[in-house]
Amino acid sequence: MKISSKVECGIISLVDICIYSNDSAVTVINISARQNISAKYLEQILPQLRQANIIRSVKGAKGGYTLTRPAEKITLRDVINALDSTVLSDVTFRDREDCLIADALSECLWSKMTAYLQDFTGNVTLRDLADRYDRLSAAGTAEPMYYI
Amino acid sequence: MKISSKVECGIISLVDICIYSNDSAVTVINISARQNISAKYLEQILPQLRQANIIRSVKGAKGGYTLTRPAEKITLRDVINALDSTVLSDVTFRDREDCLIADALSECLWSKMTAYLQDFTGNVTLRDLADRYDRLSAAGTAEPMYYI
DNA sequence: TTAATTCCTATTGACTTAGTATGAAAAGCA
DNA sequence: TGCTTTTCATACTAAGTCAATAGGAATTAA
Repeated sequence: MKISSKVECGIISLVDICIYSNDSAVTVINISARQNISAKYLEQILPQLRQANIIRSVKGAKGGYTLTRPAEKITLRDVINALDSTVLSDVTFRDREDCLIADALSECLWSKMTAYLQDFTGNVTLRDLADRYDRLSAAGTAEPMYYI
Repeated sequence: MKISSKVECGIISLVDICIYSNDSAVTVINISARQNISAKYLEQILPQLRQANIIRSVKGAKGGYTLTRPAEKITLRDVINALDSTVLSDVTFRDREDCLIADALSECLWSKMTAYLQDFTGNVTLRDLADRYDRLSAAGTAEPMYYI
């Protein structure tokens, strides 16, 4: 699938915030340094997530971002829709007015695909990602690495 | 979802061939006229479907295209992969080498999504589309239309 | 030989996207 | 107050992608 860099960086930022916010807000600069994403690029993405009520921002010194609700209440569907509304929405290309084949295609395929994607992404939360990250992280440090 | 015009036009062409080939091959010009798609554009799409062994071409006068096998044996997965290999394949953006969050994202989301899409599209055939088209077509002519 | 057709490849123009740049506004702190 | 840290808003650019067009070569039936 083609997913924009914006969506991927947005999700990564949210997981970062989820992991690294201990009472205090997480700043763009910190996310940028940890995740190796341009700060200026993040400054474009995070406000969109704020508008979607996924994160809350505090301006000024000691400012930054925090999640508006527990990570298990933030679904990737929320996030993806906030950053790129086309990903989970229906395919629209041909003018459906006078193309019955396009209608059939939409009914048999596109609408079912997007319905599934909405459903599936609606059941994966930031918490799931953070947990998986934790496990990957633990595995990386605990187990010996075998080099070829 | 974002699906390229090429994929949509390709599928429409195949359904058209499926519907309109009675022993004889279907020409680009006829598809173009019926489906209102530029012939030159189709000339770019159909050879790709031939290379994927979905259609067979006959050159020269009285030439054209026919399906290589029964419509119920041609899945939309075949077609989509032939025309745009990115649609049903994994999201790859960040360098996964040193981003565990991207790894987590891939495992929890992208790879499952694409696996499902491969599976789903592998179970919808051209025959399904043609049948649906027939039903839509019959409904359009049989039932009275209500104009506002 | 002619007409009909697929095939090949280049090109164009429009649009999208990733990422940068500049600076304003807000807020903590001394 | 003034300095620093931060988010916010908006404009811009360079690269890439995509849809569609164009021109002509190759093939075949009649």
